Amino acid sequence: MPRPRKFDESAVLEAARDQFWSAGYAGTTMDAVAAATELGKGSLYGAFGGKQELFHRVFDDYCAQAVQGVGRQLEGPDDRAFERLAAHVRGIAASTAADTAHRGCLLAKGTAELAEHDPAVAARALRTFDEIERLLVADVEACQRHGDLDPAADPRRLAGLVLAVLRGIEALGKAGKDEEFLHSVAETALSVLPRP
Amino acid sequence: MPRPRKFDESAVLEAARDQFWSAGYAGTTMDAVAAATELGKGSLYGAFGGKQELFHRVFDDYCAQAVQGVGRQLEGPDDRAFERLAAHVRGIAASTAADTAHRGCLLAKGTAELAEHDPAVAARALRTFDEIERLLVADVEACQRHGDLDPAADPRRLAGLVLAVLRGIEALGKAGKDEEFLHSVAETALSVLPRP
DNA sequence: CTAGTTATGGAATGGATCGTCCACAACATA
DNA sequence: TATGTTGTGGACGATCCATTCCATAACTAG
Repeated sequence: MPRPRKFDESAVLEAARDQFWSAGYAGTTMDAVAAATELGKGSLYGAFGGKQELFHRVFDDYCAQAVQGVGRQLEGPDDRAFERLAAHVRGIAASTAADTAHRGCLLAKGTAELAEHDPAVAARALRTFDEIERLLVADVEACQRHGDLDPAADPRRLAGLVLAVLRGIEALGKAGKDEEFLHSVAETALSVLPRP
Repeated sequence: MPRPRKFDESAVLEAARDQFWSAGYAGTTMDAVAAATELGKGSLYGAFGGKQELFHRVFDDYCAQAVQGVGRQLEGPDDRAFERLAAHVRGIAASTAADTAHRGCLLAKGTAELAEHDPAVAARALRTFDEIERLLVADVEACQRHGDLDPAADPRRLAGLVLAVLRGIEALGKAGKDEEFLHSVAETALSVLPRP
């Protein structure tokens, strides 16, 4: 009965995400979002409810995709668990280095800007890191079962260290540290993990 | 001959810094800075030139102080170099955990918000990390000379790893990871560094 | 085909924001 | 003490922003 929407919701969310990603929350205007999405203000507000609500939606989707992406990279059989972990760490270094515009990661940027004052953002960021951590713990445990990492080590501690290194690579990449440095951090982190 | 200033410049910069720190660059209004510093707009603009210039000044001072602080913690005789390194890493974990308001670090926040579009901020952030890295390299070399770390390891690689872990602790702390986690990352990082 | 419902997009609104301006104040020198 | 130079602080203007409103368009169930 109702008139159907003319726009593709996920395309609109992607365009809005790019705006927030590039200019930050406070630096993004709804006019810019409307222009980028080619939607009128009425449609924008009618469909998404306002700037804050729209950001929460975008941020939530981004976090979900990030976790899903890590999951896809880390899940698999025990005998290739270390291979997957190494590929993931190297991949983060490579993609961070490839981001020559230093756009960084929306999760990091949004958390830095808003976690202090927006409990919803803070909670989503924390949950995201917890989920990634859990995936890392599972992979480390698989490495231990297969004999690629010291079974005496606490898998949660090793996973925590890896998570911190990953976030550190992200932060330093955004500041402009070069590819060689980022790859060196990745390799060093992998090489210091305790072997059996 | 001229009328002298009534305000204390460093106190004004500190108040301005707190505003930027809490609300970010785009989220901070010059009215708020004027109120926080108890200066009129005329004095504010007359003395510091504008929002962007003021931020650059604040950011620059913050970076200089950060490097100076790390330098004070890490410089000293070789026989206590590892002790100082451990104290520094643990101290970052402790102060991050103690920041229950999740205000984080202005260097990280400013870089996340502005590095992409403000070359001055990007350059200052990069220089700051480079300087901290150099201090870490010097300390690691001292550890190696004194026999606390494997002399066969590349000190720049170990220092890079430590720097990434430090920035990772910062990023994860801002997202709300708890004290136990942050301390566990710090301890694990220290324990995996290669001994002679 | 028609009526009812929602989408659309741009104008309107009320408030905030950056930076300027200016009349006045305060100090140091001569 | 008189004078010149700079600091002070608040009002002001032009612009910008988030959000609302509304006349019109588009679609579908009956």
